Amino acid sequence: MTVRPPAGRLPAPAPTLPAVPPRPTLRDVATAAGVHPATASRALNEATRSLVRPATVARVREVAAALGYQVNPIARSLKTSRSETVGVLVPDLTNPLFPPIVRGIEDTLADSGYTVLTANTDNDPERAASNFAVLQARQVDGFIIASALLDDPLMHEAAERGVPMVLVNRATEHLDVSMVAGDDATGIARTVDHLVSLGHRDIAHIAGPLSVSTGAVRLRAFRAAMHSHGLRDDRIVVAEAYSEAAGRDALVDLLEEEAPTAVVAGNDLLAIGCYDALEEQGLSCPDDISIVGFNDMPFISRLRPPLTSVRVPQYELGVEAARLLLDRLSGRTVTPRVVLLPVTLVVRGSTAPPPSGR
Amino acid sequence: MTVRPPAGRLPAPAPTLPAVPPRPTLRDVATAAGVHPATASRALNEATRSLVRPATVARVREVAAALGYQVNPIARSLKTSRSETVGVLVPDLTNPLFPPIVRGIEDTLADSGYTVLTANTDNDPERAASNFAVLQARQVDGFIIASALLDDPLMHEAAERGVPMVLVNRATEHLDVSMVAGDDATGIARTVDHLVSLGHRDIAHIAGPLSVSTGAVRLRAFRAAMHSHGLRDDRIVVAEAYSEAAGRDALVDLLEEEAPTAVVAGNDLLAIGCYDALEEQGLSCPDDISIVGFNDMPFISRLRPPLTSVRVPQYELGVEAARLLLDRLSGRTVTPRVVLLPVTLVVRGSTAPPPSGR
DNA sequence: CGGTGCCTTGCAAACGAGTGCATGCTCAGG
DNA sequence: CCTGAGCATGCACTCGTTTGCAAGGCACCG
Repeated sequence: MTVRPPAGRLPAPAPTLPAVPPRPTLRDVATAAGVHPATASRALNEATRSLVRPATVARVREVAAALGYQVNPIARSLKTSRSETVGVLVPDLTNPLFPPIVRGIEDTLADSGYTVLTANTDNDPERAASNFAVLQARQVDGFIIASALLDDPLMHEAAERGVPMVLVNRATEHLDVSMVAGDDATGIARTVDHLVSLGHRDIAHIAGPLSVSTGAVRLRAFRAAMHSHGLRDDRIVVAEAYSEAAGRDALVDLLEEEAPTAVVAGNDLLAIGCYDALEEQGLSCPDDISIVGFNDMPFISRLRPPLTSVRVPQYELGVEAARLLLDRLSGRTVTPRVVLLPVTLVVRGSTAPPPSGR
Repeated sequence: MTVRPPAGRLPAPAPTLPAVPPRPTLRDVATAAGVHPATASRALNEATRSLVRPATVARVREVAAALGYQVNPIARSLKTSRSETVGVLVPDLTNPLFPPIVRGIEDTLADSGYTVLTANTDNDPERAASNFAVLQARQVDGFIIASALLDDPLMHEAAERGVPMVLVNRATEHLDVSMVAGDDATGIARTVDHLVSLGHRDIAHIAGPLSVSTGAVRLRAFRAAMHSHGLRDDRIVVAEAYSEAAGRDALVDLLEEEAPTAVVAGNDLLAIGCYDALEEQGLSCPDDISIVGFNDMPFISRLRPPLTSVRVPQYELGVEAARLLLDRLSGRTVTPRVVLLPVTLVVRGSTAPPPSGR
């Protein structure tokens, strides 16, 4: 006659590796504390604790601690259909702009017990959609999106379906969701002011891709700023991407006509590309041409020459985005908010008065 | 008389937001296809598909596609106690060394349907332990750890409990788990060779923290290399951290005695700190002192002067670590493997022959 | 002294999917 | 024509929690 294992517990498979001691379950805690699992659940749960007699709460908690009990978030999620997890969509983690933002997000969400799932879109709408779907399948409670396009069907669709989300750094047109970014317009205005005060009058702009809000906003701000100084506002090249190569190409284009005395680059990567183009052509920054970047990426101050740039509080961007999402998830706030964080122009060695005679 | 909803389906709560259409469940698919949920499950599942008649499989799959069915990974995880999720522990995502590694990991794991949860330890064992616990509670199937210490009880404990894990970049002593890193020893040897061939004889080393394997390994390699050239191998300062500030302090210390003609820094951040110290003292690199870094971080070639450094294939490190973990998780490989990826010395402007007369 | 109501706890039904076992069917072989 | 093998499918239970409902106990009040 064979001995049958007690119903409900399968015999442990032959342990090939050092047996992982099975984690205690809520039932184990309940049994050990002499209560029903339901009671244990309530005692352990912050919100429902008041339903249980204090003495019982104490007993259950002690037992739980003694057994090293931890809730199984999977089981909980299945029941509550919330995962305490949020998805973060980033164009490319390898772009130095984003790690500080992501850390701001992670640090803030971690304090509220949330965990972050990140995915890279590489600026490809298809990859964005597929990653978005994967994260949704994983039941994330909400999204923080740093990869939005100006015209982004995916974002509209998600917003319409009521998916809790917050955009960071990049906005989408006609979309009524919360968003946090640096004050790009002011940053560009300060930049132009700075160059003009140095004596520059022939200033060009290398715009980021206009499919991205930062590209479009900074371009518009550039035009407005130049206009307000009574200067030509049409020396503009639109870069194909926020990359060094695109920045180089753009400046090469500009130099084919008459060279400007200063260039406002759409971001730091484009500015670095400008450095490359100048070096190729045997020109010097800032002696021949002044260059200004945007974002003040980590280590950008250590370039040759140190890049004048607009400092965007990247970490705080992440923190604020996370806060907005938490507000939304807790149901406190429903109405979308747009937060613009202040930026500051950091003047370094890449800007100087124009060559004499210009 | 009140109408009772059919058992098992609660009435939808009054929708305040645009109602999110409830995702179809396996049961919905089964009903629509006219089969039992169990059959639908088997039809949809790669491994069990062969149990179902091909015609039925086709019908179920069609219906599933039409309904836009996606498995609920939460429910599946609860049943299978695997989450298709892995935890990645990193010292600090903001350190430019790590984003490429993380991307390598994410890209590789994504191909196998895994999702990544990252956490930052800030080199704090306590934070490491707490994050490790959080990720374990989330039922991650395994870990990839870039934050291991040379003497790391947490790693030992986890390994003993049989937690599937792979170390990347940093190793732990006496630990029998898979690990992938750059070939540090060879990298340092090439560095010393290069400096010696330039004519340097008085070469110092700024070691990273000896609590981390890279610090210890590179130090040992430095000693060995110097010894093999018949040179003094005791001009060494150990930095407190892999940071710019620590690098600066270390070089200041060195300069208080007789200045070496070249410095091998434990990594690029320490090398950048050396630049700071030189600037403070009015010294020039490479004219007065040559500096070499390690890792070849992104953008490090654009410093002033461009830093000679040892290129470590960071992305591939991540890819390889992910592969090793996948092998382990699939049960194909059980025996730990140590993979050292080849590194190359990239010579740039920060190294030159020593000042004449030295 | 009985009734009423709260406070505390237990019961049981979910959440969505996977899986051992039983069952029913088809088909082949005797 | 009957039996047995084997394939296809269904049944029912389970994973670990949460939660609406019910029931028990106690105290208080009339």
